[in-house]
Amino acid sequence: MERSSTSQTSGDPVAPWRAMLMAHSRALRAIEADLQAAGTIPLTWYDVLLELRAADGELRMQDLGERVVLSRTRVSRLVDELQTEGLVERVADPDDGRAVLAAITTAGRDALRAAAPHYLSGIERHFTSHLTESEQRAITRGLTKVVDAHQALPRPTRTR
Amino acid sequence: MERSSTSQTSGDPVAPWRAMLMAHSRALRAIEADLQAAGTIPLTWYDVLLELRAADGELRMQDLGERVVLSRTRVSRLVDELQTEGLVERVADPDDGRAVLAAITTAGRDALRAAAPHYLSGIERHFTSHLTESEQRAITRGLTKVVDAHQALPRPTRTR
DNA sequence: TCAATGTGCGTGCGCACGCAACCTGTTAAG
DNA sequence: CTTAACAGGTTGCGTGCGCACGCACATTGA
Repeated sequence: MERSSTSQTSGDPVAPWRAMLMAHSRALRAIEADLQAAGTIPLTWYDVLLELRAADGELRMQDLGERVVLSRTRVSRLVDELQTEGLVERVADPDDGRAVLAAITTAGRDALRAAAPHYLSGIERHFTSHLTESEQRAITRGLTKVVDAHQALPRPTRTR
Repeated sequence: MERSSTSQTSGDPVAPWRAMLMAHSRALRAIEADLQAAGTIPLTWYDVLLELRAADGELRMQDLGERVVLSRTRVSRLVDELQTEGLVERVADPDDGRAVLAAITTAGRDALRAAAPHYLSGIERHFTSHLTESEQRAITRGLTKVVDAHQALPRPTRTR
């Protein structure tokens, strides 16, 4: 308890925010470092492959970007990389000539399977294990509400 | 509830992690957008000034970096920018000729004061307001534990 | 059939960030 | 006093990322 500037919990709307920023930064860095040390695919690749597999193996670029919380731009380049490695393919959408489907390949599924244990243990070790069951629930529920609220309000407009 | 891949809360150590990643991304973006629209100083500047003020007005570069969760490199450049704007000054540390103190100026304090309401309301509106009191407490407590754990363990070593 | 407008992706560019190398000043060894 | 190790800061460079823009296809209305 060396922190003097912030009081503690209630009353200060900044406290949970700061806590999240810090935890995000530290845990993410630690997990990524572990993964790199283990020689697995990078975290962004993992996320992309995971979402792809969860969605019957293919997804339009835009939808993919939304799920992995990355800009379409970034997704496009990520798919470039994954495609180079043969982990995904670009497939023309039969229903819409403009759209492109990113489709996970067999090699992609293999890579995902191989990486999964490292990711799970990393998240567990660097993040979840430090939380009680009820904290986990509160975090999941609360932060999900935050996310949902933002999906509904892309443009705030009113400052009040 | 269109999400089909992730079950819900307990049993899945990934759920709180994913929730945090999403909430972080969305809320941060929203807050930054608001601030930019309001014409205030950027978030990183705010954080730096805030920590400086909280620490009697001055801090060594390294310590500053640790508080704002940024590399020393980045802090050095941030202080460059702030110095250019006259919001901080670099002062030689009287106790150690190698060290440099970043010191907040009067203009810096003014800028901080001017920006504060925007930041507080942004955090409140885009983040904290979506959480119940108990969720706020759980998040602050839980994530603080995560942060503390990482400060203690820069090198995990053991995979188990 | 053929404009006019909308939608989905890809690319040029610039910003934020960290790592590794470097410079300077401090401390320890001889 | 000299030299070696070391700690604090800054700079060169590469990487990850998003925005603004343009192209290709789709959809609508005449």
